[in-house]
Parts: sequence; C-alpha cells; structure tokens
Amino acid sequence: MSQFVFPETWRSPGTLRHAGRLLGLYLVRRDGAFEDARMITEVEAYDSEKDLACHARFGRTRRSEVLYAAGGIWYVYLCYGVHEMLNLVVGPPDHPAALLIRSVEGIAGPGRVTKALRVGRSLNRCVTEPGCGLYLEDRGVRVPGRLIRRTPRIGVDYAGPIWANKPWRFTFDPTKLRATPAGPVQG
DNA sequence: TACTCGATCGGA
DNA sequence: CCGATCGAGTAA
Repeated sequence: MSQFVFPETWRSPGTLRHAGRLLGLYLVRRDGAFEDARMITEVEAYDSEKDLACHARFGRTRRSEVLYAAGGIWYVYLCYGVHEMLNLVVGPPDHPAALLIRSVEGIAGPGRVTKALRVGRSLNRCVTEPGCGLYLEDRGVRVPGRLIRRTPRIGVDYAGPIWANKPWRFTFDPTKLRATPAGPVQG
C-alpha cells in the first residue's frame, strides 16, 4: 500500500530528524509516459546559515532563497556545471535547511539519481505533490534505527573540519531490511 | 565585468 | 589524477 507523503510533513523543525525519516520513503517521478519510483537509501543534511557547507552560508541570495521557504518543496541546482542535485527543503519558514538525496535503490550518486529520474532545475521550488511530477510515498518500509549509519558528508572539505566532519550523511543497507509484516489481505 | 570555485562523474 | 562545463557569489 502506498501512502502519499504530504508536503506539510517537512515543515516542522528538526533537520536531522527529517533526514532519518526520509530514508525508506519512495521518490516517485512521473513525466509524461515516463514513470519510476525508487526507495531513498542515502541522504545528507544541510542546516542553517551557520553550516559552512550549506548553500545558505552566504545568507539569502538568489539561489539560497528557496531554502528559506517552508519545507515540502524541491531545491534543484546545477553542480560543477554538469550535474543536477536534488534536495528536499525542510523546516519552518526562515530556517534554511535541505536534504540532498544522494542515492536511491539501484542508483548511487546524486548526479546519477537526477539523470535516472529525469529531474532538472525546472523542478526547483516545486511542491512535493503529484501535480509537480515528483513526490514522496510511504510504501510501508520501516528503517530501524540500528540499520542507519551516520558519516561525514561527501565533498564538503571546503567548509572546514568542524562542518565537514559533522555526521550528517545518513545511509542504510536496504538488503538488511526485514520483510514487512503481512497486513490485511486485499484482493 | 573579471575571476574563482564547486554538495560530481567518467575516463586516462 | 584530471578535465568537463557553467552558474553563483565576491570583489571591483
């Protein structure tokens, strides 16, 4: 059974808590005839202007403005002039924070995720709803805390050791998930 | 406007 | 290890 995850889900404070809850959810993409849905297996948290790895480290700018909106919208930007990066904006208004989706089941690497799901900057600022063509579903996967690994974020050494070493990368091994308990039988 | 650098990836 | 490739941000 799939349950649509409402955008409002991501508006409360608690960036790291949201990161843990994003693991195991399905990222659903519909674009014309194209359709794909994959379980999220790796995310990174970027939180506030203090975080020198976060795009909000310069305060409100043309690019970072989207991070200051209420959670539940997408932030997509171009990295190295080549790769699109997909983030979920989280937190209340005026608290800039986002979760980078680094991997989904079967696809590792943030640049590969967006390529596989045909995600581009046209989705920047879009709400996480079906009408947007990109949204989240809860398909009953429960990721136990003991499976979640936290490590430093990738590729942010420029932020300095304090911020580069924060264990804000969340991953888990989906093959270690226990089969979901059988629910009510449906036709 | 000139300049630097990057939340990556694929190939040498 | 290195180049691709371009937009954001800073300084001037």
